Amino acid sequence: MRKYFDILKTTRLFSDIESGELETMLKCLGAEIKAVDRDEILLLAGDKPRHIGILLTGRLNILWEDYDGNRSLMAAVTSGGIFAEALCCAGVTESPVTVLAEAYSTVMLLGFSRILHTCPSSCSYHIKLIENMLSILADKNLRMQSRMEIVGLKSLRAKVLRYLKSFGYERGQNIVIPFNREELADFLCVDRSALSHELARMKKDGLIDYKKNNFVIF
Amino acid sequence: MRKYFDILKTTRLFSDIESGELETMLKCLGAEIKAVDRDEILLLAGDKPRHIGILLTGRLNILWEDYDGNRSLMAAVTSGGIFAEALCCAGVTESPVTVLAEAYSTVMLLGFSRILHTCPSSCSYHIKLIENMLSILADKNLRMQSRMEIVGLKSLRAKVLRYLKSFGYERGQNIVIPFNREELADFLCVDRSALSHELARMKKDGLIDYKKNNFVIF
DNA sequence: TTAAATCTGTGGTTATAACCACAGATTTAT
DNA sequence: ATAAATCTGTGGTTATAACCACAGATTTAA
Repeated sequence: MRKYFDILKTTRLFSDIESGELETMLKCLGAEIKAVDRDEILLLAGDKPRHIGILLTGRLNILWEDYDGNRSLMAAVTSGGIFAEALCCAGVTESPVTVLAEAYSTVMLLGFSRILHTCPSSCSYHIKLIENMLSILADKNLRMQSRMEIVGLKSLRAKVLRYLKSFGYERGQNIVIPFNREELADFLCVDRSALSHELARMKKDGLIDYKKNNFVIF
Repeated sequence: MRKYFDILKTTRLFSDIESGELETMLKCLGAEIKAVDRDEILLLAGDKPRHIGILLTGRLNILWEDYDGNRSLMAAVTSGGIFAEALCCAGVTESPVTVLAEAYSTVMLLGFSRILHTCPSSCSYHIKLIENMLSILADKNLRMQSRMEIVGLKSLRAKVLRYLKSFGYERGQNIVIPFNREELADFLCVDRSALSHELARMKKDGLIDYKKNNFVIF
């Protein structure tokens, strides 16, 4: 268990919790490590989510279960990532998503009720844990809100502009975006080549300049 | 204060908390009532959110502050609604939104730290309060996720279809949607008349039938 | 009950984004 | 260093959604 401490310390759920405390805490929480092979299912759509998971090594995919049975990729989880937390906190009884291992992975599973209800020995960091959980959910909320604000715009140009402005920089300042073209297109929910077309047009119109991931608004 | 109990009991933040407990609880939380006139500001974009608010009477607008200074309506809060909770829980120091009274309103303000940190007298329902808060945030998360899943689709037809299927009914079953055309268009982030056009086409193509808010998928 | 206001559907036009195919650029692997 | 793989831009076509204007339907108010 202790060999995963480095990863766990980078997890937002355990932020501001000292490594010394971590060990006792994990015992309190009844944390268990689970290893899964590629293509193994960690949570099946329709089942009740019973654990909040933290990915230690490997890679997971969150798949959206279509009402016709088709699955589509919703998100990917990488090392240090947390999953099923919203489902647990919302008390969902039938998961709308399937969590599938894309590669051999190790995860840490935490019972939700143990996180929420102070443990008998009432470790002092328990309140911090709950605070972190609130912070994770609230943060995701704000991020999605902001993305919806962008994706909801009617034109591709408006989406790009708003996205760039969301960095809050001054005009003329260099913006380094964390996406390549394909990823940006996915984020904006538009076609990749349509995005490239529009970017070229915006450059021609003197609205922006860019090269690779570096953008400038005029 | 007590005259607002009926509204407070309908609030998700206080669900499963008995009215008897409510009074002591509100005292613990240092709840204060505030009345504002139309067009008064409850939270200004750029300011640090200090309280979680519950709207008792009246109506509030959440306005998105554009990076160019323009404000656009993001959401409306109606009686019993909660606001600024995600901002507080995420520890945001500069609110990206302004909360404005659309009419004379009364709100209850709760200090965030008091919600999170168990009060000295550690009232037994405190844990329930935190649980409710987690549930509110997690629920909003899932709802937004699901909406993003719909809005992100490339064609209007796909959006409508997915939206209708999200009700999870069998084909042929009657679906009563909670929106009129304009609201549905807003939800799907499309033009109202374009939506009407597409609905007509889908009916012609034998995919769906509808009349007012009643829809059927074939 | 009539008038006013709101909602919904529809025709028509135009702008725009999706889609396809491909080539040059860039990165990664060997 | 070369080949392979991936990423990005671009031309061209087509489907589609935005947009405008308006009329009939429906709801609300007086």
